[in-house]
Amino acid sequence: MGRWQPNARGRLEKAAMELYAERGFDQTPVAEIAERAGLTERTFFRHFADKREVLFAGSAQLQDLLVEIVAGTPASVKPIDAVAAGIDAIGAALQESRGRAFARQRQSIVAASAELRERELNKLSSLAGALADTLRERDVDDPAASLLAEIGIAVFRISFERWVSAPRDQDLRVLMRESLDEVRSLAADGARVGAARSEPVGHAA
Amino acid sequence: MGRWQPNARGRLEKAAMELYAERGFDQTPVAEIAERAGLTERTFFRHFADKREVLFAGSAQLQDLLVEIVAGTPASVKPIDAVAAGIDAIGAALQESRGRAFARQRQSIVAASAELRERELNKLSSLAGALADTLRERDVDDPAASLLAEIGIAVFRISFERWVSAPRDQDLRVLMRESLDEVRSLAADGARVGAARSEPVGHAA
DNA sequence: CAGATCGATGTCAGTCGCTGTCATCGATAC
DNA sequence: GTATCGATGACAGCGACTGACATCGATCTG
Repeated sequence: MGRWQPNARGRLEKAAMELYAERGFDQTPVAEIAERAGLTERTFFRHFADKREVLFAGSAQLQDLLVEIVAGTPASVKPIDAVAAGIDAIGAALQESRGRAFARQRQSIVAASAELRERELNKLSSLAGALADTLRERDVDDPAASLLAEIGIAVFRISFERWVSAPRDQDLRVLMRESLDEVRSLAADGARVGAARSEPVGHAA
Repeated sequence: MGRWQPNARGRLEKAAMELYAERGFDQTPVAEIAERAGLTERTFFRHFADKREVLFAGSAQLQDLLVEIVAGTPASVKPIDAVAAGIDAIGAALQESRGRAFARQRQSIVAASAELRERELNKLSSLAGALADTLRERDVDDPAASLLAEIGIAVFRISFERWVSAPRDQDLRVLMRESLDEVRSLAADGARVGAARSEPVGHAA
């Protein structure tokens, strides 16, 4: 019955993932997570701001990595390629650190809970915000910086979802490159055709 | 002290916006909103799923409008232009229904609360999901449908933020068209240059 | 080695978001 | 007029989260 058992935080994370997977996020009281970790509810809230946050411990490092890579890219590299390098790096990190099996389980937990999905969106938005800031430091003006950041994170997110839900294992980084190329061709497809777009397409409902 | 006063829901929305603006979202107990509206806390939760939802009443109609416009666009229109038409429509609706002053106040309330920001991201994600579904019905394959939807919503969101925070009034629809053009040129900027992108740019940290 | 110190944990009480249940009210239909 | 039905009120209760204070374990100091 140790106070002072090592790695309280890690034990809480592990217990939370297990219980969220077994019984669902909504059906898991924090007290039970703490109990399984040999701690009290109060201690849980000293380590994590709320019940959701325990599943997003790694997101800060991911953000640091993204910023570091993009900021470290030579100024001669086009912004969109700097973004590509950044998401490539976090994709590689995700793939190598915990592997796809872990990502799959975690994703199934998140997908099963509205609150967790909401929090995940929040983390991705934070990622986009940090990416936009980094681009602005590279003298990319707004709204280009914000748009590029959002596009980069969208590519990351959609590729990640395809990666975890695919029937067989693929390379996440390849999926991301394919998606980014898709973005390029979509934008090219939609290039202005004469003055066609000076009036919005469609109809007034 | 009527039960049966008309428009309970609208009174709750109004009371909530006032109190969130006056004292902040976190410092406003639901009981107080209900009291100002001449109702009880229990009734609040019959009208709104939670304390945040009261600020997002209009988002469902916005989503319906977006879907309607995109689905109603002729099949000959390029997907990205159908998306452009959709966000143009919801931009117009936002501008005309309540006006910029309302949008500004609402945005300042949302921006001041982490929980409300999170919920807003959730609504925008739902918008993107519905947009992607609509594109798939137009035979746009994945991941193009998802990517286009995310890009469209990103353009909408960023333009909206610029619109509400600009020093003087501008046309939201013009801002959105400018942002979308920016996306096109960003993607064009980053077009493949020979085999340059077969190796990712940047470095391994 | 005794005592001071400090960070991590436990304990307890309390607020607030949110829900289930049942009673009650007000309008409408008959 | 009364039967019916949807909207509201009243109340009890759970669980997330917080503040305040006590306690424990390790480390530092002399």
